[in-house]
Amino acid sequence: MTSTPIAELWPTLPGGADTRPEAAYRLLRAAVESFAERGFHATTTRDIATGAGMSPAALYIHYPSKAALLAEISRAGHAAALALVRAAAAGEGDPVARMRRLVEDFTAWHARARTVGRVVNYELHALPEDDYAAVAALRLDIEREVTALIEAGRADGLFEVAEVRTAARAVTSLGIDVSRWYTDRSSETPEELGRRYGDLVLRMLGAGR
Amino acid sequence: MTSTPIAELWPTLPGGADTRPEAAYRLLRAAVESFAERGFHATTTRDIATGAGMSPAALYIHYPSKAALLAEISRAGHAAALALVRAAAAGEGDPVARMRRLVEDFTAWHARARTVGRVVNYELHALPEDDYAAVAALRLDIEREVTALIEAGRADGLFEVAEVRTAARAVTSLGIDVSRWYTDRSSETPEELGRRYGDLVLRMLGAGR
DNA sequence: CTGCTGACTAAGCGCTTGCTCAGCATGCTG
DNA sequence: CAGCATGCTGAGCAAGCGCTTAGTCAGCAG
Repeated sequence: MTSTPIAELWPTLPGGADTRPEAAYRLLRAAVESFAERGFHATTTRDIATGAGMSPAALYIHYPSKAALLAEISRAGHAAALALVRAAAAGEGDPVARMRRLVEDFTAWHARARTVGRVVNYELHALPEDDYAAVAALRLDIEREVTALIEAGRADGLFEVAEVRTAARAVTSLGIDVSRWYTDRSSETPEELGRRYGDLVLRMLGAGR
Repeated sequence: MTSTPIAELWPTLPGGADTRPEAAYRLLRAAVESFAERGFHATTTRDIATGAGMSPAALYIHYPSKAALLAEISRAGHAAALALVRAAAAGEGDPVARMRRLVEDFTAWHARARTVGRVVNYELHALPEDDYAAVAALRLDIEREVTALIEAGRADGLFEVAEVRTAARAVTSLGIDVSRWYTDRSSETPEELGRRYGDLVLRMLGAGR
């Protein structure tokens, strides 16, 4: 079993415009595994190429640089996380139900896609400036979604929080850190962990009972 | 103002046995800053030596390798964190009061010593095997202290938690992740953040009211 | 003065790195 | 069939890496 459902991150485009050769996906997959395990700088282009079953030179047919691979992984990973947060925040039910789903999905994603999650959250500093800016914007959007949902819940008298920004930080922080410590040997499935974290967060936000 | 109270981590030994020359401390300080900012592998021995105001060769008079510097930083950092957790867990008051202090101190430390915290928490994979084992033992001890304190609170009917291990993970996780996102520009002081996180965690653990 | 030590530097060695380039097989198109 | 694009390889380059070496120099004991 692959530890990362990486295929989810690069779906074939509906318009059929996704003509990228399969070899490019193999490179992405190999890069994610290497970056997650050893970090960007400790990973060599030879590692990635070998992992994708080709010679080092072939990498440069599909990507202009090692950093471009990191940038694509980082963009796609952040986009996926933001999409999932948006779907939960704009979903059905009151803010309590939506927050529960947000934490469940965000946490489970960081457990399931932990290799991608590690690259996305801990290799940011290696991104070229432009790519970093794009990714920072996505990160800000995620934080804003969470903040807005907490505020909505507070307005409805469902949450009781002293500092919304601090609470939002804590919520995203818990999810992100999952990608650091979660392993194959963890006793909880990503979904179980999501449910438990959902309970903990709702209590943290003072969602009564 | 230095962002890291690094001096706290390498106190002069009471027996006066600490005869290590001042240059060694300059190297440690420069290494912490570089490792925290760029990561272990992206940091060169020239970076560290220059930061300490000497030539690359001088580094090897005080440390046998670049990795030895990382190992010393990691050991000292983990020892400091464990000491702080132990002091809180064995302190005065009921489990609620002790947990509050634990979270306050653990969180504030990760904000104040965020550069050391980054090295300690995110550069583990670069440690030589032996050093990694030593540090992993310290990390386990920290987790055990937190778990034991939650269990004590539950036995006294003060906490209400479904899964102690998951709750303990969440508590340490929140603190650790602070070193990732906290910056000089953060609006909260480390102590304020500690107090707020203390409130959030106690609610998360169901410490009623 | 001599002889020695500890802290340091200039220079550079051997190796690995990210990346390039000439060339080759394959398959599509006219 | 030729002509050409695509996807790839083997060989290798320039730069930069961790670390070593040979040697300098201040300080101090005798």
